[in-house]
Amino acid sequence: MVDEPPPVIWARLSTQGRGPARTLDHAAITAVAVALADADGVDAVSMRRIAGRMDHSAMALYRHVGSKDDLTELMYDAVLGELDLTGIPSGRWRDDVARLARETRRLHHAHPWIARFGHRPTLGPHARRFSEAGLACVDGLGLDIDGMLDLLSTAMAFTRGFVEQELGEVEAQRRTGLDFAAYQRRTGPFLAKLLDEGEHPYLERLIVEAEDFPDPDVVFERRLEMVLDGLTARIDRATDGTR
Amino acid sequence: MVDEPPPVIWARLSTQGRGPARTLDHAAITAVAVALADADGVDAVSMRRIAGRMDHSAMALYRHVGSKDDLTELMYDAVLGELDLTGIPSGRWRDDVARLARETRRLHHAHPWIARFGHRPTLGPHARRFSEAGLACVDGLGLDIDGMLDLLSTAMAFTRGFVEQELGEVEAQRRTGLDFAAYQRRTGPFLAKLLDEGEHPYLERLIVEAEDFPDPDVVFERRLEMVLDGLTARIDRATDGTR
DNA sequence: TCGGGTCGTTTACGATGTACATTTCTGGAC
DNA sequence: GTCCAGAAATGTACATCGTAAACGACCCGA
Repeated sequence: MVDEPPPVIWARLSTQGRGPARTLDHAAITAVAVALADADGVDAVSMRRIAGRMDHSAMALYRHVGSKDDLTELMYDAVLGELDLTGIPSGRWRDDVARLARETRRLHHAHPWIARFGHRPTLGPHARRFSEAGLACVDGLGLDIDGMLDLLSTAMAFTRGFVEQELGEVEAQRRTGLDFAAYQRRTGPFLAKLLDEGEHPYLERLIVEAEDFPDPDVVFERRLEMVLDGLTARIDRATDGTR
Repeated sequence: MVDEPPPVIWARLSTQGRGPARTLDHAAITAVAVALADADGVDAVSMRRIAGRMDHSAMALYRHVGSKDDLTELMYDAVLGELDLTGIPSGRWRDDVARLARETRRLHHAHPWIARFGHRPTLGPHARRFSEAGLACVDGLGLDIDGMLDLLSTAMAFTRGFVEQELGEVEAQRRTGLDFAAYQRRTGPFLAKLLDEGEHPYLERLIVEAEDFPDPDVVFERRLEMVLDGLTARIDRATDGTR
């Protein structure tokens, strides 16, 4: 009587039954989609284009992925598989969390489109592997599961936010075809006018006093250390309380 | 000889000159676009739909905004204008930064589409106001401008990342038309199977031990405190060095 | 007064996601 | 060995998208 809820994509990955031998599968489709997104940006990922690369019709894909939304979830999880988690957890939580953060950042740089989807936390195999590894890193520190989640999620939230700001630049560059120099040429006159008006003291200090081309890796490490210090404080507080 | 660089949108906001009296302007267009995005999601924002609401043709908008990309930048800055920055800076940096974080989060909840654009830092008036206020909060703590930027950017990166995770759920709900309960119904059987296999100890602990419906505001505050502790450590280190 | 620039419209093009109907193939039941 | 339910893939079609191009209506400064 009541509609069966359509199962989540991960429970629906098809298997061979009756019918013609399949010439497509979700993994291959996902791989092509990822390659397309990497090469030409997320807007270049269209069902027709994916199908074209695989010498199939667009509609053939729907036999395997359900919808484009499903496909993005598959793409996201596929790419999580590239995370290198060997040797995690090591027993040194701070090193581990830092490594997870660096790996996450590296992944976003390799696939700048990752953050462009709004997802529920996916239940894909690689996402699960990541969660398990992450929580293992912050286990045994005297925190309950909510506390552990606080540590991990805070570090990851910082990382996501940092990376997103970084990638705003990169993505805009690709989208508009304007590199940073061209952007500065475009921006320059307006910026000069703003500074002339003298209403933006901090903007002025940023231009005059700030380091000109800071190494983004160094900046990331420096700020990550701050966040990790915050986590340390939390752990200390929890352990003091029970000591 | 060489092409003039087309000026940045903020330098191009048109003023009345020769020609028919204008019946449109960028502010009105932006307002309608924001309203549309709020009501029906960012995918509902199309030039035709905006124009329709204003009883104009789609192409009329292009007299005022140049491109849809420009429009998103206008939308973003417009919405930044809703930030309440009264009384900032107060002289208590920690309170101020916390308030900026809360305000930012509030803004993202009011306009869940904000993070879906990848932007360069915009030069719009409200973005400038926000930067100035933010940096003012962390001035006078004995840090140079790069250090100040570290404090502010770290707190904001955390906030963005946190909010984005929160909103993944909300946006997916709107996009798919499935509320959380329906999602759980869909997910449930698969999740049960996973737990049965016993390969996901932490996933299991999350379900069994973690607080069931944590208040997101409380979680945010708790994690924000951790980040602010990290900033404090950084400030202390800087001041110790010079003392 | 009138020419040139501004505002808005109309028409058009090549995309997009995907619903629907159709054809082509095959594994398992008899 | 035969046959057919059902799966795989295709082709066609529709509504919608961003925006280029050509055009007429308007109005200010010369």
